[in-house]
Amino acid sequence: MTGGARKEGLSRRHRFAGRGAFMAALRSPRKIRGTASLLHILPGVPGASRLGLALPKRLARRAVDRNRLKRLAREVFRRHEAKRLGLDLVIAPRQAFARGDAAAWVAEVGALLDRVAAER
RNA sequence: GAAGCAGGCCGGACGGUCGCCGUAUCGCAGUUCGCGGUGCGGAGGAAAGUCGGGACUCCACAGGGCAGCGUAGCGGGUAACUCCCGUCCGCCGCGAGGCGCGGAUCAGAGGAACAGAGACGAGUCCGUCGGGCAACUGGCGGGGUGAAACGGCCAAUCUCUACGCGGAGCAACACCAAAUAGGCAGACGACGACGCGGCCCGCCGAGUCUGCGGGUAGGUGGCUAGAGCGGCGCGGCAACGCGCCGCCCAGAGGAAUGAUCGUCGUAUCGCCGCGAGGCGAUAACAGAAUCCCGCUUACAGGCUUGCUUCACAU
Repeated sequence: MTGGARKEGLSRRHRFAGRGAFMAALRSPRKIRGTASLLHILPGVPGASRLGLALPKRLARRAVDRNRLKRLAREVFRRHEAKRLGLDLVIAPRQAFARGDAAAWVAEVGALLDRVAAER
């Protein structure tokens, strides 16, 4: 981490490497409850937060839909200040989003990240 | 022109901005990890269901048989198949065409609704001729039932025949390898226990150090040049094969291929306009996971080839 990373970038270090760290974040006692999902928080590597999604097949049957939710969440995250807080974040939706209702999902993710940033 | 049959193909295009993955190269760091710039590449016809077949790994394995499972006109194609092609037969359609688990009753077992006197065992409901006192019995003929009535049917019931088939799967498999706990070997080892035990000596010993092997997290390989794609030629009715030339075409790994804007298109719907047209909204099924060949299923809309029937015209 010698050089400065691009401002809106989201490279590999913002993802989870391996199952271990991901499960640890899921078991973390710190969480924020949104309208339709839960955000697990665990202190991680300083300077670079990591974002993951716990999305069971039950909530999004088709692989296309799961990919879409993940990409939209990542898109919100890479432009958000929470990216630099050095936290391991895992979003776990609790209910299915209607097909094509991308706006509601984007708003949900944005609201959760805003609250994370505000707590600091 | 109308209705239809059988195929083939496409499945928005181009360009900015912000990002992601791989790779080559340059710079920073310079042992690596890494960061940044630039170039190039980056989902599908089904990537899907995981149904059939193979390649590839590991395990098992003398040979043969039995059992089990699969396939089933005939011939061909293929690495192989339950796939594909050709053809015969049967059924359906005026036709182009479509559909078909289409081997065998020589051996054995089993089965047949309803109707019918009687249904796989053999016999006798009716008529008639004969024998007999009669019960009964022998011959001949016929009606009716039904898919079928001493003569067959079903093998999509077992069976028989011929041929094929070991098991598990890339989370296979190979390698590197923290921390923690435990294992093995060696060394040291307290004024510790045991040997009559005070010294020497032997032995046990918590612990310390060193080495070794198994193995988890994690990492690397497998992992993308292939039964590959595109031309042309030759052989073949065809599936397909052979030869020559050209091309390199995703390799992620809690899993990249995204977001947004503009221009131009296509279809449908709504509104405006006499009209040419204009404005707005929506856009199918669906996302690689070791790789291939098939099959099946889903799909907005569009392009195209050959053929059939009917109608019209010449």
